[in-house]
Amino acid sequence: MTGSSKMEYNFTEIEQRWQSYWSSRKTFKVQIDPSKPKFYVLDMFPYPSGAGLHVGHPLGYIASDIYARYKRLKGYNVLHPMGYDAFGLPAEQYAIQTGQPPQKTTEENIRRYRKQLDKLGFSYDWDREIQTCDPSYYKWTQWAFLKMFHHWYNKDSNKAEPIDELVNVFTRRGNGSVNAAHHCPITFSSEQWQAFSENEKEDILMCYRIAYLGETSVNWCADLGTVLANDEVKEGLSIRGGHPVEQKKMKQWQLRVSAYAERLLESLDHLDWSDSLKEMQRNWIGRSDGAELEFAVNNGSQEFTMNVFTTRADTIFGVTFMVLAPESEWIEKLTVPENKKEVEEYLAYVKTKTERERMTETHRVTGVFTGSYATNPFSGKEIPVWISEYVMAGYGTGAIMAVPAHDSRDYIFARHFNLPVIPLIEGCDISHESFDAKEGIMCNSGFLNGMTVEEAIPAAIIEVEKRNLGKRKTNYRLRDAIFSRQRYWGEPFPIYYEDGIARPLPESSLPLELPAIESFQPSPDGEPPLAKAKNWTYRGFPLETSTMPGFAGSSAYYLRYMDPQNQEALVSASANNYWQHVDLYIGGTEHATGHLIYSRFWNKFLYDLGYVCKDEPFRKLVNQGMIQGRSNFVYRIKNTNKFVSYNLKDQYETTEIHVDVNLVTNDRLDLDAFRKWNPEYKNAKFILENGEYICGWAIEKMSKSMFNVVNPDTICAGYGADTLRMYEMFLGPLEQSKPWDTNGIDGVHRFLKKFWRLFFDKDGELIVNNTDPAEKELKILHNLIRKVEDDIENFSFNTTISAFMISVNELTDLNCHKRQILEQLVILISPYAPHIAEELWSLLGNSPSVANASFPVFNPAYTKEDTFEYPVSFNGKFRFKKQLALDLDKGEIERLVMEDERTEKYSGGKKIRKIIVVPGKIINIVV
RNA sequence: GCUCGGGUGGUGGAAUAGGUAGACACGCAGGACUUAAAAUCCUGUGGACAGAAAUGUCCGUACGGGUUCGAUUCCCGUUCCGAGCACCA
Repeated sequence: MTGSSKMEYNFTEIEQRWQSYWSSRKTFKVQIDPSKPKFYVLDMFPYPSGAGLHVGHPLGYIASDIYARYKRLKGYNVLHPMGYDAFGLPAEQYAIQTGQPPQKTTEENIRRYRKQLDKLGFSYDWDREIQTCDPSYYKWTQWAFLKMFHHWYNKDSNKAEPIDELVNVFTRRGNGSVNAAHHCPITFSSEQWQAFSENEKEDILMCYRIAYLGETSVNWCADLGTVLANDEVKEGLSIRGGHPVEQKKMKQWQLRVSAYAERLLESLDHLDWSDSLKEMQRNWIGRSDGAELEFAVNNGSQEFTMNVFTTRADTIFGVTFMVLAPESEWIEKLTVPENKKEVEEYLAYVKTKTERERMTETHRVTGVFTGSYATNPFSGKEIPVWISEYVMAGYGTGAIMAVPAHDSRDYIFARHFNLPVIPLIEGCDISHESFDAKEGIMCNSGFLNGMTVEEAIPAAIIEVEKRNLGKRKTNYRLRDAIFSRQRYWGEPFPIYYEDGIARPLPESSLPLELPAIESFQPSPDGEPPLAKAKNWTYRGFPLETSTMPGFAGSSAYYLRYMDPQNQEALVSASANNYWQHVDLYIGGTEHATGHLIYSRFWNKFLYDLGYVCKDEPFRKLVNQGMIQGRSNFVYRIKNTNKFVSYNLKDQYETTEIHVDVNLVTNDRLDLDAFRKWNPEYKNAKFILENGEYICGWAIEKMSKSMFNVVNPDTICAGYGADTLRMYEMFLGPLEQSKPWDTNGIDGVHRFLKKFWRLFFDKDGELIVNNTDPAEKELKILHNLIRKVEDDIENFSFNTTISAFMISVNELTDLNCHKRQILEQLVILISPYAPHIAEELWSLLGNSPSVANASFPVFNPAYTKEDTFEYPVSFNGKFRFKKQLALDLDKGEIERLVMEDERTEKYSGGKKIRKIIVVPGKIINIVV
């Protein structure tokens, strides 16, 4: 193929030229500039996997790049950086399988990612690139960890405070008056504190630190040889790799995220995030308001108090038994000798079940009686204490008061073990199931009788507090984050052990660099690979051998971009004060309960310490949808090497086989390519329809095994990055998941060629002239300006592309080649298709880059309508799409064409004097 | 089970403080240019009925109701699909 005209749209050449122009001139390098308003547009940085990018990955990057370029045109100083979340399990798993050090594969993957990203024409300031595995970056991850180690959470001031100050308080007053987020089991006085040994003091302080080492039930994944955070586990399987996960008690580093639960919840209201994402976070934080109640227990030989949490204090008269989680520490005390054997058998049985089984077999009723009885503090009745796996150790106190009449789980349990059920709401039917709804009038409930449930809940709590039986309590589902991983490829902890006491490294010794090791194999007993590293010591003391989890490096990276080369601080105060926070954050929903919780926590912690000026990191957040794959199928006739076309397949008995989508165009199979694809099909025969082989198709996840992966490089080579960018936006609403379908891309590509032709004549000569534009042309332009502006602000990029198409068609029809119009058009399109825009911008004689141009100013005067053909509605209400004011007394009504019969019907023959019409509004007409 | 989204042509999707449903694009069909192909351009394209035709009539936004002069849009119920949470007391 040779170009017949000398100036046809040669996207390959144009794109390469401008990409190297941008990178050599550093067009998108950004610096603090107090004379301009700032805007910070951030993408969730990628994990550089070995598979490279497919067309789904850049969707969000394209959207954010459009927005960033738009904001630059609007006069903002735009920070738009990119980097890599480079620590993580896959590189290490790969290292275990192949012996290749993760440093090496990660570096290779990053290079490959960069090459792919560069082809798409993003306006990143690459001088700010960060990699989480780079010691100069993870120095600050370790630094933040040390800060958390050195702080505790004061619930009175509601912020993190230095642990040294806490030590002073302990020395003066003990811990009785300290209102802290902690898990310290004991209360001590000033004297006791001073009498404690050094080790005892350290153990106690550990219970207050925000980063602390503590025994806890963790998600242990034996196949990965590491513990995992709650958000890394789904349905009892690890998210990475799908390996089974079990609950195990282990001593682990943890972050006291739970201390921030209320603040994390409360400030959600002020964020410009989607409702669904906020809702997900609210569920994850899981606030529930209720009361913690005390039940006296008597097992015949000793008295004992049991606490339970309930949101239904109103149902206390209906408590007919208590249930403990199998992991509960109270079991030992409460089990009477006669029941000991049975209880032990039951606990052994529970242990044999995996977490997964416990979750899937939720309807199986199991349990055992401890032999002890508690006293219902209100009814005074003796009630048995049971153990059952349906009660979870990790929530509340690990024990419940059972109200079988009004809780379905308690009901099932009670019916199964023949325990009494007392209804508490007038007229409720509990013969077959419990009555869980919080409505109705209380009965059988002493002083609560006659109240509605709504009234009874607070009334009961007040009474409980008055009688000193418990107190009002708010519980959160959010747990502290388990922060150690028994793996190699992560940030080392700046911690060493002196006589078994965890000691922090001084800040001056950071970064503590990850040592090179020979074997990456984790041991099944939880011994991390770093245990085998040579000289992994600090001043002769052993260093911590776990490493930090994946979310550590991503928790503050947005701050580092503000000041990426700073050797003295994570971010300088001046850089932080200028850039403040991320104004627009784009990424997938998969991080809703992981990264987005942790970085909000991390940011609030740094805010408490005064290192950052905003207490929330991401003001507006947009979730782009997932791009799914569109698989193609061929149909092989059973036991043959013969393939039948889609519409004829029902006449045969066939097997459906995935075929590489790259061998298929518009669902037509390239037969020769297919034969070459796999030796098995070398001699394949085909039954065609109309001379073609039509493939079937289906929407599936984009993956190698489905042969439906489309590489952006292929699209860039065939159509150019501008076409790819516009097509990805044209595919549908940004936030919606949708399948990739290469079939439609021609339309967008055709549009760009048509756009190009507005500037050139048949011989390829530039035909842009300086004639003044006509009113019609200005109207097209200004309608488009408004549309582009509105759409970008509302992230409705798909409809903008349509608007461009319409406008270009109209201008083509008008044979408009006027500079005044076309130059503005080039600016408008530059966020979407930056390469072609740069090319045309410079061909029009402008310099140096369209990125430095100003966004066109919309002038409503040009878009005024002069005739109106909208119907009049009932009650004399009008709805118009244009803004105008008409004085009907002056006869302007004649310009209103009222041809709709409804007009006559509802204007009631009255004379209309005046209407004022505002776009999109319905206004009453004065008659 | 609970919570939140969402069902519009052959396909992706437009249009919602209620006002001409199907913009734009793909696909398909026909045509122009061409020796031919590619590229480009033009016309048609929700369904049914009537008409030689221009055109007209009726039905259509998952299903059934409701409010309204008017509903894809608001309300109630049903159903299907998707996402998240899931013994959270």
